[in-house]
Amino acid sequence: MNAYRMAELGLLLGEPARAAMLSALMDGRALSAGELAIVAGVAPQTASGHLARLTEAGLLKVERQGRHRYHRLASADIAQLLETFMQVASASALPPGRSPLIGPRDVAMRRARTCYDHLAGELGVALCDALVARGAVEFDDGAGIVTAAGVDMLREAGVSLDNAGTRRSARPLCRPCLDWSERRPHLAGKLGAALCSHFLEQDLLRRVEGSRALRVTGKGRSVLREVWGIGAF
Amino acid sequence: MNAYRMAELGLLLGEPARAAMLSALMDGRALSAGELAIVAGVAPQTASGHLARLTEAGLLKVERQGRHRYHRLASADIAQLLETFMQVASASALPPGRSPLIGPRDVAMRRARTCYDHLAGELGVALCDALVARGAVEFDDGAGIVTAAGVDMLREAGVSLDNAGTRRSARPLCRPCLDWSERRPHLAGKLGAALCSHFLEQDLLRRVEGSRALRVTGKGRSVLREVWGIGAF
DNA sequence: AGGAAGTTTCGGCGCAGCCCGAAACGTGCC
DNA sequence: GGCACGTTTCGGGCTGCGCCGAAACTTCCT
Repeated sequence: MNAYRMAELGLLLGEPARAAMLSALMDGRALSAGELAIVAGVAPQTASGHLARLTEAGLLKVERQGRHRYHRLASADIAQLLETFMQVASASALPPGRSPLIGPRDVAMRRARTCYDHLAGELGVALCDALVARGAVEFDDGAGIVTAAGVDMLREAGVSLDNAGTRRSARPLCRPCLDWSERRPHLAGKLGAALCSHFLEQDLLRRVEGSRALRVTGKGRSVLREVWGIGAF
Repeated sequence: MNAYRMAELGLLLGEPARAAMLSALMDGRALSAGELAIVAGVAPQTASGHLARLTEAGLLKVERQGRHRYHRLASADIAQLLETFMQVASASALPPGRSPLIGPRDVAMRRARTCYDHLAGELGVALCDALVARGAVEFDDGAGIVTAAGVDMLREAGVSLDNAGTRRSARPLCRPCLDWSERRPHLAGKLGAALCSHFLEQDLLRRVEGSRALRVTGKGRSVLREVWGIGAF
């Protein structure tokens, strides 16, 4: 019976300190053990033990760089598991009342953030809605497709989707990701990743130091309004 | 910070007894508290406590029927979380060596089983491969699409996909689900559910009592070969 | 009503796991 | 080399949680 394997994984995620570290790593970047200790609110020794366990289980991988050891999520699969996890966790029973702990950082996170390799939060959902409204993307049944019109629109906006080498399908597909703060789908998959890197490269969005949150630049604000038809940012 | 919520959910799944119960409920049917106690290998009182916690957290819902209380997964979302969970759990670190515990029941499970509302195991993967090989379905980037030829083929085989009322897209989409035993995708989503119920209704497959495993009937064996081009069952 | 079966509540036992202080190890800087 | 910093290992204290025995409660059957 593989219930033991499930339970092992559950125990790994079922510790506030470890959950906080994994949550912090969900933007796909690598953090040092010390930084993660601060994030988790525990002493460095404790964090070290947790990180060793997570790494041994294959959830994290480490890169040694001088006297630092940088930890990152082992793969996009892990990030997707965590996404699903957070979605269900935030949807299930609210009563415990941990919610009052919403600080300014959470506000920025809800506004716009990265979700491993794509955009989430109000901005991510708004972008997704805009593309659906313009007929560039269609969603159904936990899957999405980019229409012919959508391909043109994206190319025109400067977003390249040509990773043709790995693609078998004639039509570009994409994956929706249910947003844990908005409880509505946003764009994930290759399209989501392409949009996110495009926005960052063009300096329309900037990462907020030490957080998954994103800040819309002045240039970004006008591009969002004029190119993508999103006015509230 | 919502790491606490994540941790709460993780702890819920991080108990062998609870994991075993949830795993047993993944076929979407309802089981009584006593049955679940046996599955989990604990006393009825212990199971009762676990079930109360799972229900309170919104993972399960109960239906009272006489002196029995039937428990089932609260939603398809929960089933999907568990799928993802099992996939990562079986993919991560093998060393612990729990694997030798593979019994005859596991063999049947690997052969063919339900995955909440669709087919999984060798049969599920073979069916998926067959549809891809015939150009009925295309997969990429964690999403899938049924081609025009596929729609015809399915209609001809007697599988109806017309839940048009809830569908926004012009083309039927479907969702892939990574199989934890085969480590390859199979058909989930509406198409997967439609195929599964079709196979059961036509008596091509039968549920094995008290298990998620499925048995291929004689009729099913020939239909699989002649209609779907799958010979090994 | 009386009995049986299924389920839940209560109480106490025992183990597992988290946490931190202290100290060792490895690495970079002066 | 010597020092400082980041990280890991070891040991002990503490808490929390799962487990089951006993008993109450509900529902069905005769």
